[in-house]
This record gives sequence, structure tokens and C-alpha cells, in this order.
Amino acid sequence: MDRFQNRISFNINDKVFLKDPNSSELGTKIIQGSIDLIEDLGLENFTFKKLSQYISSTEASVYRYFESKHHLLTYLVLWYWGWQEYRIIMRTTNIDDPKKRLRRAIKVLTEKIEEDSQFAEINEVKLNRIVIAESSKIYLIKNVEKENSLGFFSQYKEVVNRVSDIILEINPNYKYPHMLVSTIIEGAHHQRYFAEYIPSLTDICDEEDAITTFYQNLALKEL
Amino acid sequence: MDRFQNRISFNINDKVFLKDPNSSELGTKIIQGSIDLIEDLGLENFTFKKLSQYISSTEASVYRYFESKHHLLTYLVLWYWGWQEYRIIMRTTNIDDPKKRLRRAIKVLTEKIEEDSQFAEINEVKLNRIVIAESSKIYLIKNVEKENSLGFFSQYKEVVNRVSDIILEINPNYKYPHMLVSTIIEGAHHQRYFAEYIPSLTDICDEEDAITTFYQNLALKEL
DNA sequence: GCTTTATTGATAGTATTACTATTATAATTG
DNA sequence: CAATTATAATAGTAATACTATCAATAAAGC
Repeated sequence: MDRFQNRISFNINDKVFLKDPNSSELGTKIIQGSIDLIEDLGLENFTFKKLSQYISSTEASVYRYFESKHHLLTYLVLWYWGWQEYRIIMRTTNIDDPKKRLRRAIKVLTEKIEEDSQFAEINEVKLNRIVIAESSKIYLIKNVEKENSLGFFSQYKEVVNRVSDIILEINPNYKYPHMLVSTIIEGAHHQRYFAEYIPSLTDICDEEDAITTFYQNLALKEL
Repeated sequence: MDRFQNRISFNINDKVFLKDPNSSELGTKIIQGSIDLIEDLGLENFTFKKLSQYISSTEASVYRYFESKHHLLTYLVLWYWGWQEYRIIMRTTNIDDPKKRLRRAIKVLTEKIEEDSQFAEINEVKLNRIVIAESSKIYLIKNVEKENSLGFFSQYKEVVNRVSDIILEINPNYKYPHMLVSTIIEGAHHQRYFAEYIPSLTDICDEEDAITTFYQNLALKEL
């Protein structure tokens, strides 16, 4: 079991899994396989049966790690926001100007992830696509409040708070930092999704990364 | 059948249903009942079986109107955007100042619906809550592109286009009117949802309608 | 080296969901 | 009155989302 202990990983709320997938080889295969399959099939068509076949295990074994595909998705999204927080820290420390820091943070949160390099067991490109297309489903459910009280959205909140703090540095009297940040995060996800699948809902643009630029400017004009 | 013809209703894409629910009493009960039940149970726990029991009919009869609960939800959302377009028109005609028109349109799109009066067969308060909590699920699916090509999102697009046109009146050179409008619409839905269920993600405010004010100001500062 | 324990695999089984099909009956329309 | 249509009643199927049991194996402790 020792060989799995020193993996680079974020501390993920242990109520989201039955058994820590980071503690075994099968667990790692569940995470890797689910990222592949959810990205490929969509959450609707993804099942634990298909996953278990994909990773050459059994349905019952997968159920020993996660009580449902919904919890598995929640785990992936928690991981994602842990990773994003880490990226924001990496890319904003040692920058004095809070406006510049805000621009950087918005870039991190709104840019398209195109390289998968940092973590062997996680394909960040696919995970980013999953978060864009599926993450809102983790809270658009009847028992949001219960899952909220279990801390399933805490990682997301931390990211929102961190960026809100930068906003308050720029304008200490600004009343709605959380609203602004979550509008930007969710908005950027929507725009990326629309741009790919329902382009008539967005504005055609040749610009290199119009979505990031749009939200950076929106935020700075607002403050 | 005649007695159902002169109901006030928006022209809804006929590919979304198998049989027009507006053409019969059972159809009307399906729509009314589904609004009650989806609002109450959430889409996840809503089934045609429960619906048919609720309206004292049978599962097979419901399936003659809609091929799936997903299509039924799509119908409701189409109706909602038809209604919102109508409300925008009602509340913006005869106003000369485009900035004032934009404020009004944003108010219509972001305010909480609290009275249910206009249409006998539709509970607008509940439908608004359904749209906030469930509408993104109509496009966050694997076959978005097919459903888009069938015109399932056309009503939403029309609303976005209508408001975009107001934006272009204010600033004819503005590059991202569609992005701005869809960011506002989806953002307001998120904020209302968060305010109710995950309040730590929003900003506590005593103000009467902070969400509407927030998005009105955001839009006007951006332009 | 042997026992205990933990991990996974193999298999089976259940309730519910998301449908489809068939037939009967009541209501409308021509 | 005949023909059509709408609905109800019933049955049935494949897939999903699980739960339970037991055996095989590998690792950990003594």
C-alpha cells in the first residue's frame, strides 16, 4: 500500500468515496478509466458496468470505491478545483499588481486546457472537457443541500474565495465579488460549450482566445 | 378538438413532441402535471410512471405525447423562452432609450417570477424554478448537435438575439453581444440557484433584488 | 512459515427505469 | 350509423443502478 502514498494528489473530501481511489491500483484505474469514458460517452451513457469492462474489472469492485456515478463525478470535479487552485497559486504569486493577478487568475480559470502533463494518472485535457460539460450536474440535484453540507463543493468555494480576495484588493468596497467570480467561471464554461456545439449562441471570433479576453475585460470594467 | 385550438400558446417546434399536448385535455394535464412534479421531485426523480399516476392516466398514454422526459423538459423550456420573448416585447416597446430598454430586458430575464397569472395551464412560478434548476440539462447531452439541428434551442436563441440587438443599438461596435447576453441569463439562473441552495457561493445582500441590479450594471459598464 | 486480514473477482439477484406492443373501449367526426 | 381517433389497461423487454455472497489471492502481522 505504501507505494501509493506518495502520489501527488490534493486532499479530497473522504465522504465522496467509500474507499480512497488513490490508495490502490484499481482505484487509479477507476479514475483514469472514468475520465476516458465520461469524456467519450457523456455522463448519461456512462455506467459502472461499461467502466468495469473498460478497465477489466467488475461492477461490484467499482462499487466498493464509489457508491454511484454521481459521487465519482463529484470526486473528479473536486480534484479539478483542487488542481485549479494550485494553478492559480502557481501563476499569481510574486505578482504585486492585483489587477494583473486578477487577469492571470481569470486566464487560468477560463482558458482551454490543451496539454496533459502534470499528473500521470489524470488527463487534464479530458477532465477540463468533463468539467465544462458535466460539472453543473453535481449540484443541480434535489439533495444539493445535503451534499453541500458534506463539503462536496468546498474546493470550488475555495477557488471562488481566492479570486474574490484579489477583487477586494482592487476594490475593497466592491459588493459582489463572489457573484462576479462564479459568473465568470460558469460563463466561460458555457461559452466554450456553446462555441463547440451551439455556435450560433456565441459570437464568431478569429481572436486567439476571445473567451478569456472577454471575461478579463468584463471583470476589470466592472471594478 | 376545436375547443383546444384557441388557447393562447406559442408556436412550439413540433419535432419536440409526438402529439401536440396543446390539442387535447390529456395533453394539457401532461404539461400541468409535469410542471408540478418536476418542480417537486427534480428531473432525476421524475418519471412518466409517476406523472401518469399523478394525472390519473397511464404511462403508455404519456408516451404518445413525448418520446422521453428529456423531450418533455425541452418542450417546457421552449415554452418558457417563447413566453420570455413575449414579456420582453411587452415591456420594451415604446421605450426610445436603448439603455433603458436593455435594463428592462435584463430585468425580465433575471428577475424571480413570483406571480402565476397569465396562462391558465402553465404555472409560471414553478416553470421559472424548473428552468433555473434543470434547463441546462437539455443541452448538456451527447447529442446536442442533433437536437440543435432540430431547432430545440431556437426559442432561446431568439431571446438572445433580441437582446443582442438592443446592445448593438447602444454600442454598434461591440463585438460580443451574444456572449454578454447568455452570460447574463445563465449567470442569473446560477446566482438564484446558489442563493437558495449554496448561499456561501454568493454575496449576502439585503437589497431587494441584488441579482437583477448586478447584471444590469455589469452590462452597462461593459458597453 | 502460518494465520489473519484486506482486496479483488465471479456470479447472482432485485427493484426501478425507460421504454414498446397489443388489445379493448369510449368518444368524436363524417 | 360507420369510421376514425383517443385513451386505458395490461403485458413485456432491455438496461440501469445497485446489493449480497463467496471464493481466490495477495499482503501484513506474529
